[in-house]
Amino acid sequence: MAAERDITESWSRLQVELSARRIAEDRVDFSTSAPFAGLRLVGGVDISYPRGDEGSDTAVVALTVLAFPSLDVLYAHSEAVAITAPYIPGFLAFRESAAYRAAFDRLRRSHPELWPQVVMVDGNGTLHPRRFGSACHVGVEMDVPTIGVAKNLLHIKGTDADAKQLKRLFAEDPELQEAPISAGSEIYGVAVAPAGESAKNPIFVSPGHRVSMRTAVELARCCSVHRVPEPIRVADLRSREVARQMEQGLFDSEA
DNA sequence: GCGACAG
DNA sequence: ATCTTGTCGC
Repeated sequence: MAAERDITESWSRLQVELSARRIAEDRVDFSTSAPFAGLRLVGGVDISYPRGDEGSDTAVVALTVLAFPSLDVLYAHSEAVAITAPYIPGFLAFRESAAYRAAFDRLRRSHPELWPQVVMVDGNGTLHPRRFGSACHVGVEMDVPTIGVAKNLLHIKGTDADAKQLKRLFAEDPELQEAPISAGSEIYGVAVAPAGESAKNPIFVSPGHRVSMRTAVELARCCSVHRVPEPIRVADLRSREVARQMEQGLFDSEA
């Protein structure tokens, strides 16, 4: 059975269809200039997978809401979620978006006043083969402004970007702040120099929904104290912590 | 045919 | 994503 090829074709078509609903310009309720006046709440989401059984279909999703510009953590929730779809490069949203929706639903009913004005997603936005990565998918589905932030470069044919070259480029030139990733005149995303002094590898930023490329990059930088922007970094820490507890719990119950 | 590929 | 301790540096 050529199962994966079929599902991939189906998903690919769906991405193209949904991308028609993506808004590439800034359409948010705060200023998209310099200090981002009016921006108070920035969200972040991430998912961690407990180690162990390969067939494990349980993961931990975390959603955070930080105050801007203080970056104080106002909300951080994580919960176990069932993961059914496999991870296939270029189709991450089909594996994780349902979990994100569940997390947002919980926030909406428990702390509606903390609904974020923009959300950073652990993955890519337009830095994707069909310009519709996980951040775009989640943004369009929930009609929430999103920004994609990836720690590694997703290979896109036609693009001249190479992870190793970019890594060297940023390591050798401390002055370098950004490097666009494009194919011809089409810009997919931007490799951004890591915040802080210890990290050298860039992060890859691209707009998801209702945010421009420029705003996506600027906001990612304004929310960073370490390599990974705070909203996502905190979500990563929280989901990871719970994932470990789950491993421990499984171990104890089996003993 | 081999390589490369967010999490 | 995850498997993993120490270690170099501020």
